[in-house]
Amino acid sequence: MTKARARQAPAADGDHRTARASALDVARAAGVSSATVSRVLNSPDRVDPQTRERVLEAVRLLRYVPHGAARSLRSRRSRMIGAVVPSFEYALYARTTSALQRRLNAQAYSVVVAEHHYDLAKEMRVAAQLIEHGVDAFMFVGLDHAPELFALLEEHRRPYVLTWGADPRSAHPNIGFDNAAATYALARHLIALGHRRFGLLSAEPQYNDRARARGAGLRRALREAGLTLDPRHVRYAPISLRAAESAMSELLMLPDRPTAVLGTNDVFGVGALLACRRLGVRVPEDISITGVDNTELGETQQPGLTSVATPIVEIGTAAAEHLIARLEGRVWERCLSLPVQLVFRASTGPAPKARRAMR
Amino acid sequence: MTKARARQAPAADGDHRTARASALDVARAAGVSSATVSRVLNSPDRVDPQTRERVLEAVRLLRYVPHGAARSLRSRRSRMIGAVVPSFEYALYARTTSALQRRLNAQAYSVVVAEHHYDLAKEMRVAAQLIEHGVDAFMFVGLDHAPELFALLEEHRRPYVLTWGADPRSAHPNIGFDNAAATYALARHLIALGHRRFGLLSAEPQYNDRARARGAGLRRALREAGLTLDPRHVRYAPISLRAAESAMSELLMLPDRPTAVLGTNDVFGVGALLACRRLGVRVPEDISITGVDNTELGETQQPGLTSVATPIVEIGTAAAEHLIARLEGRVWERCLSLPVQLVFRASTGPAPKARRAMR
DNA sequence: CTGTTAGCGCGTTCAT
DNA sequence: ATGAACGCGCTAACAG
Repeated sequence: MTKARARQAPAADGDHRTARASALDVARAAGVSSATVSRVLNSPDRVDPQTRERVLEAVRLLRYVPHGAARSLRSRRSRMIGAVVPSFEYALYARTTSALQRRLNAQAYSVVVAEHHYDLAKEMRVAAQLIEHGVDAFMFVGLDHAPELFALLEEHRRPYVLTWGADPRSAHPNIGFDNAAATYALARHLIALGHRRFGLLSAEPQYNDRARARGAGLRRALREAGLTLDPRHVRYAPISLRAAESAMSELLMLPDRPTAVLGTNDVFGVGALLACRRLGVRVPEDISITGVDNTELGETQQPGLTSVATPIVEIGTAAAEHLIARLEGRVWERCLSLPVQLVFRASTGPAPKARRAMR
Repeated sequence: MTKARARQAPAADGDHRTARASALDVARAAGVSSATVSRVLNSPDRVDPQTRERVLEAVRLLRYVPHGAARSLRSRRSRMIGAVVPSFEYALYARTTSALQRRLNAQAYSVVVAEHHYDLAKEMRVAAQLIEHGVDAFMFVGLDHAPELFALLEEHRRPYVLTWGADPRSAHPNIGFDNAAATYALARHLIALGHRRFGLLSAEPQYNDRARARGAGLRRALREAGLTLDPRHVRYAPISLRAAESAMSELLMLPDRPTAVLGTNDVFGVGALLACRRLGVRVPEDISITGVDNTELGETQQPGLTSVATPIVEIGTAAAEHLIARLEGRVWERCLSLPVQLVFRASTGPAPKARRAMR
């Protein structure tokens, strides 16, 4: 670790209080009023082409950059959007945010991000902070949030869209997919393969409605097939490979261990694969394993992880379009449910016919 | 895909121009002037404890949230930091940004993100956009950037720190690690294992100084050992598993293919593993493969990918601390070089003694 | 089509 | 310790 040339900063470095060109400077250079400069930049059609050119020339010359804060203060719009996500680990929400941002950047919006690490109180705090920073609208992940959060958004009249879940009956605009249907379909497939004893590796459901819905999908499929989910076969853990592997190890050590284990996302699925690998349990001969999200992490395992492809990127793009439409006063949809698709790989197979250690 | 209840928005939804409580409202409620409200929030010590309490009570009552734009306009500080990264795919820079954000949030800073997708011209544009949005300071990824970018930052007096590279001789503050040393160490290890014919799978080096430095590290190790890197054994590709796998397939089909292939990051390393898997080439018996960054993607492969652990999170935290120090006028370091660590796994082994298809 | 005027909501003088 | 007054840079409203 090298520390080179320590330097004493004489005064705060960040006060960029220099003679930066203002709209008035541009106006003077172009021989017009500052109002015309503003019009050239914000509604160019309402300005004579000739003067418009003169102004743009002055803008280039002075390398004028409008002062966003002043603009926001006056126009009551910041052109900033808040993206509040649980976490940037495992790239899922980062990729959604990336898509959101790409779409928004094209319209000169910027994206302010905040994580809450699955803490609804923290979510509330960061949302308040973003409101203070002036964001015009929000994207949140998940359908369930603190009532106080919605009150805050209402009070400050901030449009928002919930993502990664779709529910037409929700009181709040949402864009996503049917999380329960995803695991329901997986479970149906496994039941058809002869599996009767299921396990579930899930994120803590309390503050994670995606995990909750995905668990519910499994339970519904089982119920419909006259099966039940033994509580001892359910493990909740933080979203990490280590925790998932450890939880799966516990399941594998049970005398009547499941023959099929669903992870509520690919991290749990891959963690489960790792546990099997370490304990010498064959997949899919001895046990079938699935994930959700169809990430490259699961795809590249041996055996490849059967999963459900979720619309990670599409959610971000659609959320951006939803918010832009609202901010520009165009029509918008209250709910958009995007399709998912099962992706079968070698981590799933027929239930083992008989098991030695069964009892 | 379901579209529920289309709704015609009568007017732009986003104009939050409602009677939001202002400092003046709070002042009236507390029976003081707005100046006192400001003082209570910004320098509480300069206010009588009794009145301070009255004001804070009014703040709570009215759920007053200061107007960030007005504050920025007046104080010339937005408490927003721009994080400009190449991409949020593969979680690397997302995790660095996450660490940056976590550290900054604690001091009431928010993080505005932008991606440039390895396009320096785009980087320039998004930086300008962020300046317009008023960010106080920047984190960038990589040491090499357009001269115009630095000119822009200089002109607008925005502090910045370059990351993911460390160079005490750089003209710009930087925090990272020695990219060349990482691959140099890997190459030395492989040379010691008897490898003489090397391959390189790299990101496009033109706008990616990390890839360039990592390639240079390999070349230096080879040069010192009296070896050379055959240009036909070098493949540049976009950072994606597919592209990496395809590039590796080409290398494998060469009659004098390398016995050791370095990927400039784990995506290339894992892509190479996939190619070997598909073509039936045994790793490490027939060929050794390495990556950089020590991601879970590589760690969970079979065989596990030998890699170099890079300070992904530490870079973000250190960058946050660097920028805070500068913005607050404290001392700061021009360069911080963090340690890396080789992580040996089963994807590397001794060079094969003899090869059938050799010629 | 363009200029004039006013004020967005704060923080910061300078008084008292 | 507190208040009055001003202005940051911009755009909305109105006049011409």
